[in-house]
Amino acid sequence: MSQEQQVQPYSFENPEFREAYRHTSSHILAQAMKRLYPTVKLAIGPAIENGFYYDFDTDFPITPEILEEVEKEMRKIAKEKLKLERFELPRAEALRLAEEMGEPYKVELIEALPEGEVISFYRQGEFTDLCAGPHLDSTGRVKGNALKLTSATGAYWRGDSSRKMLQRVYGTSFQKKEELDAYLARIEEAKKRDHRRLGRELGLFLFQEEAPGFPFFLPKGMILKNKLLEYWREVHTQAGYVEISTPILLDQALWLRSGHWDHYQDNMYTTEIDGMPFALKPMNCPGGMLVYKSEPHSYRDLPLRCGEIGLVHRHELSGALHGLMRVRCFHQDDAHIFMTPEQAKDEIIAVAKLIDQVYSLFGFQYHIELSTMPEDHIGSNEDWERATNYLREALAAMGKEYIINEGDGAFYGPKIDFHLEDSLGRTWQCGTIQMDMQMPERFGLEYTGSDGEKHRPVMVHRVAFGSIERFIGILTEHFAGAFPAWMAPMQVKVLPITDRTAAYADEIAARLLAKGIRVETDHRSEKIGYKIREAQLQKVPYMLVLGDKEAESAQVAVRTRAGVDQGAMDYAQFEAQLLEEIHTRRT
RNA sequence: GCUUCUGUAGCGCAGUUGGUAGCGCAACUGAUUCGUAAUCAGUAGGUCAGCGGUUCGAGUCCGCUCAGAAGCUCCA
Repeated sequence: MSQEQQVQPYSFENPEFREAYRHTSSHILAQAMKRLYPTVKLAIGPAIENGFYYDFDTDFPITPEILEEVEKEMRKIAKEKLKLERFELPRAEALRLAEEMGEPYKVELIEALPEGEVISFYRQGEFTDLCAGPHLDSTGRVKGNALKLTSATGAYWRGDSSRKMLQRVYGTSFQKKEELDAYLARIEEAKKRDHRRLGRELGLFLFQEEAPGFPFFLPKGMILKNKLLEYWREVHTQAGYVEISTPILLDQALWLRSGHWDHYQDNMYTTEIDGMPFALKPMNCPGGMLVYKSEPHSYRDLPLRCGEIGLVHRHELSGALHGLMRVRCFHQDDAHIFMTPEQAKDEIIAVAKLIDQVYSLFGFQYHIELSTMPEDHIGSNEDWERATNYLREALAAMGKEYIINEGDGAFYGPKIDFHLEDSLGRTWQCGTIQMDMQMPERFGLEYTGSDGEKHRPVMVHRVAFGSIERFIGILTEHFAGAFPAWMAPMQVKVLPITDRTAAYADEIAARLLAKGIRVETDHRSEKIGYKIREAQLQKVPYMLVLGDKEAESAQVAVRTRAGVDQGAMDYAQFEAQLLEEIHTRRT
């Protein structure tokens, strides 16, 4: 971490320069806040993707008006071309300086630094701030008209919800105004792909005030859901899974036994039946346990791959809700795999491959996280160690890259998570493979081994889509609502040009319908351009424009939603092409 | 849940210093039959999220509640 401010060349192409540029922007923000509001306490301000932020402790809310003022002051500081000087201090002196400056958060940050760490400060004019750097050599390098403060929100100090909430100011900063404008335009474009917006525009699903976090699926959304499930059943049947269904409302005693009551109660909806306490299932596993236990098992049955499209309810915090991405009730494409410990590694690999296969169909990029034992957990450290090792070994055997998410496992076991991105680059956990040695223990699961003795199986909980609702949200943003033909709510829109071709249009539509193709005919007395526009906005994959010419020659004029006029072709040819596209699930 | 912001017809928005609501699209009706992203005309549609307060008078000011957005925390 030496003289990074000297990096060449001065271009965003250079990641170090980019990092320094953002750090410096962040510090200019801190300096501007201090100038305008000397009483604010500084916390921390890292560079982040596409920008930076800084946390402040203020005794007033940072409103949009204040944000504007601060932005103006930042431009001023950039113009002043203040030299940034780095200096390092031994711990004791660093602490003294932070205390003198009256910055309690900085004091805490220094105290938290490991022994022997270099403690650096940067001085820019009258302003000094604790920071590891890197920084540019002058505030003048930051282009004032290419920086923008984008939002102000709250953020807990040190990410701890039991501590004080600070005011966080987010900003972004570029070398040229055109780059800033391009970035802001890109964000605007991405917002047009927002699944909440498309869900309304395309009539897929909706939310109502009467049911916060509980989605309503409309006919077109149901087609998406059902097509996904059709596909899911196909690949899972091939992979040797069977399917069950268990109740959503179960006796509290079951939840006590599974550990959910002690470790997941805050997220559970409860009720009473005939005076007895019941709870809506937040997970499918206990029901699956009861099914396994309902009959004796032999080692010959294992691995037993038991799938369930389970409807679960979880009381998520109101502020955490986000369209279909985080809801309070959703369907998991769950499965519980019961097996011998020796089978664990291969099964985990098989599941990871299955998930990869599913994601590849949609062209998704994903990243993997390995989440380890949380503080609040059941089971012994040895069990956790073994379970985590099964997951590690499987990942290693596949040569998969992954990051470790320390302490983020489920209360009953460690997990491998598959994360997908939404249109704004936020990532959402979808697939997960969870190793569980606790439920089999708690429920006393057994199988008879080849030695005639009773043994305890281990088990894996796994989902591929994760939440079907969330997956549909991701899919919607990924395809910007233009779903592949096989899952598109409407596949073909038949557009007669005049009433003269109405009968021919009906005939074509009937033939498509007979082949199981989802088709609609627009008989309104509108101009063809208008009908096309509507079908286009609804992102229907194919439009068949039918005029006198087509009717006479038994042809169809094909237009794709990409705006390509494919011209007239024989109906049979179109039908064959489309069926092929659908059956191969082409994207 | 927390911080900030938002809430006006199905959707997207106007509504100036408080004087009891408008525009575009959609819908409906009529005319139009027009070959690859918007034909014209007319009609209808709103307890201005809800409740309470200030005021002669509130969509506009204040309070509370609900819902939504961004972020934090949490998580599929």
